[in-house]
This record gives sequence, C-alpha cells and structure tokens, in this order.
Amino acid sequence: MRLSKYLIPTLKEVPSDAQIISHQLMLRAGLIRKSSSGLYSYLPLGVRILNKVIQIVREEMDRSGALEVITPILVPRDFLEISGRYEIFGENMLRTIDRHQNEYALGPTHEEGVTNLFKHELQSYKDLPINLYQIHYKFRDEIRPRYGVIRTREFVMKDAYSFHIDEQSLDETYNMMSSTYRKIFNRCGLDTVPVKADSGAMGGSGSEEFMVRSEVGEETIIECSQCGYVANVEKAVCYDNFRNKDIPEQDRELIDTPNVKTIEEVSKFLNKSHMDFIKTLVYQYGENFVMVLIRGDLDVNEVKLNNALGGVEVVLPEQEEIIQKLSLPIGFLGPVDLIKEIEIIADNSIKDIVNGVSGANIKDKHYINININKDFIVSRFADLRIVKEGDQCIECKSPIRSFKGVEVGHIFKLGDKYTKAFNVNYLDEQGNSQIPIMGTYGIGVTRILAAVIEHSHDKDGIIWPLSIAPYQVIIIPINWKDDQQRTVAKELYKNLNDRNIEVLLDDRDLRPGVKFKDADLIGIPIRINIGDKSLAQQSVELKLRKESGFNLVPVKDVVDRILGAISEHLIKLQS
RNA sequence: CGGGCAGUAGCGCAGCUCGGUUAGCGCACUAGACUGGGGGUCUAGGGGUCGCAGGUUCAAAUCCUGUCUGCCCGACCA
Repeated sequence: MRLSKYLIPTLKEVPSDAQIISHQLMLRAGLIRKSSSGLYSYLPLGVRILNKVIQIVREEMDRSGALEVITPILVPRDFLEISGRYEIFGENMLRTIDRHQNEYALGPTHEEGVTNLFKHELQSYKDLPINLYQIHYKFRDEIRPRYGVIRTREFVMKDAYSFHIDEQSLDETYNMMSSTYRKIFNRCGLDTVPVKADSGAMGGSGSEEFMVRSEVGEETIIECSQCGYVANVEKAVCYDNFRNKDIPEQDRELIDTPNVKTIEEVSKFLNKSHMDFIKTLVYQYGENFVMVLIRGDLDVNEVKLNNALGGVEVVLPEQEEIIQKLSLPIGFLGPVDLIKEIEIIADNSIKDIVNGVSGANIKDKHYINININKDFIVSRFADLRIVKEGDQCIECKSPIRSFKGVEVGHIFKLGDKYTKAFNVNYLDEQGNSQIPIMGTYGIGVTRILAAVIEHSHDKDGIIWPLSIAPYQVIIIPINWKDDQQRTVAKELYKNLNDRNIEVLLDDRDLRPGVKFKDADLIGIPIRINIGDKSLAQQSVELKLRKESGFNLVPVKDVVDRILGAISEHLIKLQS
C-alpha cells in the first residue's frame, strides 16, 4: 500500500479526553475515532490490526476442534426469560422492539442463542462433545464506558459454548480452551496470568480469567508471594491466624460514646484494637435487609456476600431508609438488642472475637465485652472478607500481594443451567434422555489491541508485534523526489509484495522527519530507510521498531533478510 | 444515579471574572517558493450557527435559567 493513497490521519497532539496511553496512541496513530460514548469507529489501519487478532483467534479455535457459527446479534426476550437473565442483566442490555412489538436485546453474550440453536441439532450422545464459537459484536450498555477500547459498550468478542455428557468431558474441553487461550495470547504478544475468578451471574462451578498485568487494569488480582496462588479479589480467600479464644469472656457493658461513630474514632476513644470490633453493616437485597458482621479491621467483599445470599444483588441502602424501616441508629449499629427482626450473617472472622466491641443500636452508645451466642446470635457464617495485600496465603501462609490487570479472556464451567432451562437433551447409550452440561469461553478481541499497546509502546508510539502489526514493513525513501531513491524504493516495494509481505511505501513528498515519526507512531515492526548515504554503498538501512540501531544491508539481499526475520519472529511467537 | 470539571475551527487551547469593533493563538489544511536523515522556513489563503434552547440587555462567547454531550471520582461491571 502506498501511503499517498492511504488514510492514516495521525495526530501530533493528544486528544484531551484520552486518559490512558493505549487510548491516546490508538487515536494518535489513526486506528480509531470515537463515535459516541463507548462506541468507536475503526479506521483502515485499526481494521487491519483487529482482523489480524481475529484471524489468530479463529485459527487457534479451529485448531482446538471448535466449530464456528453465527447467531443473530438480536436475542429475543423469550430466550432471556427462559434462562432468567432478562432480570439479571437488566439495564446492561440494550433493548429494542420491532414493528410487530416483539422485544429483543442486543446480545451481551450468547448462551441463550447458541443453546437454542444446538438444542434442535442434538440427538445422541454421539453428537457430544462439541464446542461452538462465534466472533462478532456484543453490546453491553455499561454505566460508564472508559479507557478507550478497554471498556466500550459495543465490542468484538469471541464466545464459545461447549456441550458434554459429563464432567470429565467438560474438563477436557475446559483444559483445551485454557491452553488454546494461552496460544492465542502468546501469538498476540501478550503475557497473561490465569487467575481463579468468581463465576457470578453466569452461574457454574469453575472459572478462570486471563489477565494482562497493567496499571490501568480494572481488576484487582491477589497473588501469593511464594506459592502459585492467584485469584481475582472478588473470589480470593486467605488464611486467618487471628485467635482470641483462650481469653475469659466478660459481661457486656454499655458505654457512652457521644458522637463517636467510626471504628477509627471508637477505637481511639476506647483504646481498643480494630480487631476487637464487630463491624456491623446493613445491606439490602431485593425487598429484604440483612445485617452483616465482620471484624473491624476487615472489609466486606460484596461479591462473596452476593453469593452467600444466593446471587441476589446486594446494595447498601440509604441511611434514612435504615433509620425509618429498621429503627437503627447509623453509626451505632450492632448485633445486640435488635428491635426489629433481621437476618444476621457474619464473616468467619467473627467466630474468634472474644469480648468484642460494637454499637448498641442506641444513639451515642456502644457495647464492650460482647460475645457470640451469649449476647447475640448469628444465623449464618460465611467467608465475606476482602483479601488485601499483606494477608496470608490460604495455601502456604506467605504474605499476599496484589496487582491490577485487564481481563482479556474468561473460561467457565457452566453446568446445566442453560441446557436445563432450554430443555436440551439427548439419548445416552441406554436410550435414556439426558441433559448435557456446558462450558463457556470468551475473549475480548477489541480489548486485546489496547492491552498489547499498554505494554508495548515507547515515547514515539506503538510497537506492534509482527503477528498483529497492520503491515510488517514500511519503506521510507528519504527524499521521494530523488530518482535513484524512488527507483530502489519502488523495486523493493514490488519485490516484497510479490513475496506476500505486507508492506507500506511512504511515497509522500514530506520531509524525512515526518515520515519517521509517523512510522514510529503507527508501530510498523520493520523499516527500510532509503537514502543517499546507504545507496552510495548499494545498500539500504534495515531498522526494527523495537530496537534503536539499524543495519546496512545490500539492496539485493534485503528481501531475503526480511523474509528470514519475519518467519523467525512469527515462529518465536507461536512457541 | 450522586459528586467534580469541561464544551470556542479537524486537534490542542486562550478570551468569559468586569458584556462593547471584524472571536484569537499553536498544530493541521490549501497554493506557491525555498528545503530535504527525526514533526523545516517564508509568503498568501480557506475554515467558527462560541454545544443547544430560552431569557436579561441598546448590545451576549461573556450574565441568568433550562437542556444535551463528554471527561474524572464513586456506585456498577455475567
């Protein structure tokens, strides 16, 4: 492609609404433009990169034995009601009504569509296992799209759905997907960390996320400093060595704590450790309220709380509501002397508190020396705490660290949630009707572009790995008006094209500095400079984007050298 | 949805406090000349309903009201 005929609208200045480097560079390099909130158009260069990634995903999925399908982007409301996700997704789905008043959602994911598709084709156990995938646009009406292409409303996603007769078969495909994902991300030049994750509203047992370490990541990952334990903070558990059991229980005592509300304030006021406190929170889920107890130095993990309460979304209600409906004084909550009946669920850390401190449910009063079962009853214990840096690893008790990550892939074992709901069945060897179980596997394709840029760039721009670079080579004649330079440039351009190398020829009549800056910004991995100095030696300069120096290479050898370098690099990325 | 900030040329911004010729600057763009190894120089140009609507006023980019959009923080994020 000749640059004089191409559309590469590079920007010198950073658009003011781009915060993170990948977003800035994607705009500056002319890959994308914003259409409206969370919606981006792709310019020619961006499309090429996206297609490269899609091709890698497709090749590896095909290689794994998965079969590509396409289901409609619009998902009928009926399907979502069958699976129960019409409610669960709620406002996250963009809904629309056709001329016949039928309601649809723009598919946020396609468990329903694919399950419904396959249900009619599945008859015998011999049809299983099978893994169906598709690559197309998904839409989620995110509350707050941000970080450029990392969190958009419309995005390209590869989603796959596998069907099995038993757990063992599901495990095989699950593991196959895990290794396939590793290959895909490696080929894109990404280092990913597989982490245990919450399976949340998807339902199901096992789940792993593929995270790219990045400061701009939206997920917090907990990692053991010694053993290999890694988990999303939503799911992470830790060891708790706090024990207080051998202290004798004392009688509870009501203490005046005028206008002393927070744990911080009360602990100073009473000269007590945070660990002696029974932190009391009231959550609302659906129409119900629940009182949550956790040790004063810990915080509640709302995802764990959701799961403990059966997956219903919990929210912290407005303070007025607590006062009105439960007659509880904010700032002085506690599990003792409750006026109205309310379910109490406690984090495991509460079990070991002896002679604890909590609010007295009376304004400006706290209790000290309260003890479980003697002063209050807990209906249920669960692990509800947020694991944080410095906690002890559940496996080996070593200190835990945390890092931020961008989620580029997610694999789930789903069980029979969807197959049961959609009444999918097949005949087993004995002729009995059975319900298959499912797995589901997603990759955020558009997000991969941003993730790659985040960790592969320098002050001059993007540094694409060869595997997903929009073009592999760019030829820059220093002075396009120079006959000799132009002749050599055109010849190399033709020769490389003839060898199926993707090559850009910068035939614009611009000063060399501008061309170099553009080439660096858009991140073409291999550059050929053609200037008088090198031509005097029948050579050109061969420069790699990721390296600072260059090599003088005889004109006659350039094509072979490039072919060699490209195959070498691509092989390395595939290993 | 709550809190904060912003909307003036394709991009980045000034002007607004304290209303008053023709709304500016840099980059980009067009034409020409010089130039030619890391975003060149000069000359001459084009491009604006000052987000939108209403109001105050002799007069509004500027003051007031409403509204839309975007960004940041939070809530949210299978």
